[in-house]
Amino acid sequence: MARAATTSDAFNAVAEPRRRQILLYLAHDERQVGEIVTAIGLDQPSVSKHLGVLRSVNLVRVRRNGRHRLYRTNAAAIRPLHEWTETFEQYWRHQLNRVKERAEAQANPKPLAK
Amino acid sequence: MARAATTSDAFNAVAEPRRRQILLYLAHDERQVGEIVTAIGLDQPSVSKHLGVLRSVNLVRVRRNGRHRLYRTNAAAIRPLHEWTETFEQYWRHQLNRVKERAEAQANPKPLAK
DNA sequence: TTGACATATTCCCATATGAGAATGTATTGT
DNA sequence: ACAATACATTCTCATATGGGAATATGTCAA
Repeated sequence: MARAATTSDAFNAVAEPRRRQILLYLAHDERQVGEIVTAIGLDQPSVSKHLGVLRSVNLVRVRRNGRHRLYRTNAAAIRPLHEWTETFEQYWRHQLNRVKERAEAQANPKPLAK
Repeated sequence: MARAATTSDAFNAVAEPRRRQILLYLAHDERQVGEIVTAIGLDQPSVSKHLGVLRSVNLVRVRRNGRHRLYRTNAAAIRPLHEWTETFEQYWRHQLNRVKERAEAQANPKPLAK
């Protein structure tokens, strides 16, 4: 089997840096494709293709307005990623505590028991 | 340009479901490769290759013990992903509030001003 | 030393990628 | 109807993928 399609889920879609950039750009309010093109600095077909990927996993919503298409990030679709990473939070906290404790022990050594 | 390498950053490494599975499995404590193989249900070379990818982006740490290698998730490396997703939290909250408000308005309509 | 065991690496292959270039498709104004 | 505008789609290509199979590397035990 080859690598999973970028369109297979949000994890794969978001692996591409330009798509993350686009999602940030479209998070606050909707923009038409031309605006994205100038903001991101890619050519129009590339942007359209990235938008296609994002659409296919519901990371963006589109609305037509005359000859424009207004895109906007669908933040809810990012939630599963947030939740997955969150399951590791307790572990990195743990790691940080251990580092901190070692630093404190170094600075202020506990006397050995007699 | 082709798709970015899976080894290029945590986002790409984590796009693969089996690697996410491995990271969860190794989050709590260290395990040798053989254990991962039986736990995940992939053959050994595949697991080793996934571990290689995870190693290359520092998502796991290895320790040698005799002829075993003990792997463990390096949770700190997941933090950037968590933080990226977190920037969208305010937006999905917003969306959810709007949905809730509409539902309440529907159930309990506000009387029109006279 | 010789196996046996644990893991890593290499080779093969079907498949998907992202960018660029070119072209297709709606929609609007005149 | 026509040209212009705004996007989307198609094509080509170099490149990387993940799994399977086979093989290499390293470490221990006898």
